[in-house]
Amino acid sequence: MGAELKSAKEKFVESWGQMGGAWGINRTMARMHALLMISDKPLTADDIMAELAVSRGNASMNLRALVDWGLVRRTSLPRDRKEYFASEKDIWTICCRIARERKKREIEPVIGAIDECLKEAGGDKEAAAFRKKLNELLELVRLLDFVLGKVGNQEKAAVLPKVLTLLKAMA
Amino acid sequence: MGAELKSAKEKFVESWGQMGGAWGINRTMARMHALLMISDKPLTADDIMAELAVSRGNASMNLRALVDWGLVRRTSLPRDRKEYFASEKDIWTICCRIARERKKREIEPVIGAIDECLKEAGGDKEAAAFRKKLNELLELVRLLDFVLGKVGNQEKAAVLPKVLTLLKAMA
DNA sequence: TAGTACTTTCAGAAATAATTGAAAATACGG
DNA sequence: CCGTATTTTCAATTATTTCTGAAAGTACTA
Repeated sequence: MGAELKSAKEKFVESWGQMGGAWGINRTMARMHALLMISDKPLTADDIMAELAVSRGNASMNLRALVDWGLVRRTSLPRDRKEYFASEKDIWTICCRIARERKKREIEPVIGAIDECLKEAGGDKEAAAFRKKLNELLELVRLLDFVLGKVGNQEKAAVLPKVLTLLKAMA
Repeated sequence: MGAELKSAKEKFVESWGQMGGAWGINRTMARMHALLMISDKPLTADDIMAELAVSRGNASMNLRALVDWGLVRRTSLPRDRKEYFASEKDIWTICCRIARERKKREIEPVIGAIDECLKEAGGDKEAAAFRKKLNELLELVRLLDFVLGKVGNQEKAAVLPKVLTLLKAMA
């Protein structure tokens, strides 16, 4: 591979890791995802360890997390005992998976927590302002939940331009 | 304040902090934001230090960050030398500010980084697949940028139901 | 089913992020 | 301006997260 291309790929992997960090995702996990996304063939744990300079344990755990998120698949080659890992290739599908997981892991628990707070706050007049604020927040969080639910259930790449059109109409 | 209400408020503050953490935001900053959101009057740094059990330095730095994000305003009372802090109260405005800042801080840099990678990758046939993938990602990140831009520029609470309607139409 | 190639696990180590607290800076009222 | 109340800064500390590496676990194959 040309030196320029190699360097560009490395830069991309690092940037993707950086971004992951800003959104609360393990930086190494994001780098692994980036590496697999731009790889034209499945990689083994050893390939990834070499490329990103991480330990076997780290590679194993983060690859498992990527599989749990539905972003990476395990595959195997005939006459080869090793496991290979391949990223989901379709960008829109990646987007759906991330939406689905974040909804489940981070939005739904918040809805539950606000509900509990509402219950605990009771019906006193004293709590009225607090209840009002919680209900407003709940409305917003439910909107986000709804949006992520929509996105997460789509499977076809064709939906992307549709969303774009709708949003443009939003003015 | 009733013990139940107090406990409900504390629970809410902790939950909001938890959620912040999951999205890459300092937990204490998120807790301060929650506390100010549900407070019916502005609070001083001392109030916040007492309520959340944090040091003066920590309070000062995180309050400044909240002001930078446009989520909290400094105010002052006549015949009182102390500074008071008040959260923006309108939920939709809060949402806009967050969208605007995250776009600026986290989406725009990624667009820049991908552009740079594209430039560095060069036009070789060898780099074709990589360029294709980067362009797909760029398209997606730009969509997100566009959405956050739209949301971030709205100022009226009336927009919320409008978005909801559009999204419901999305099927 | 024994040997080997590979993977997972997890306690401890290392790296990173958050927090403290006290000194320095600031700004207010007299 | 002076003295003081208040806020900010930042080096040092503490807490948290991430990572390592070797032992334990799995599963292929001969």
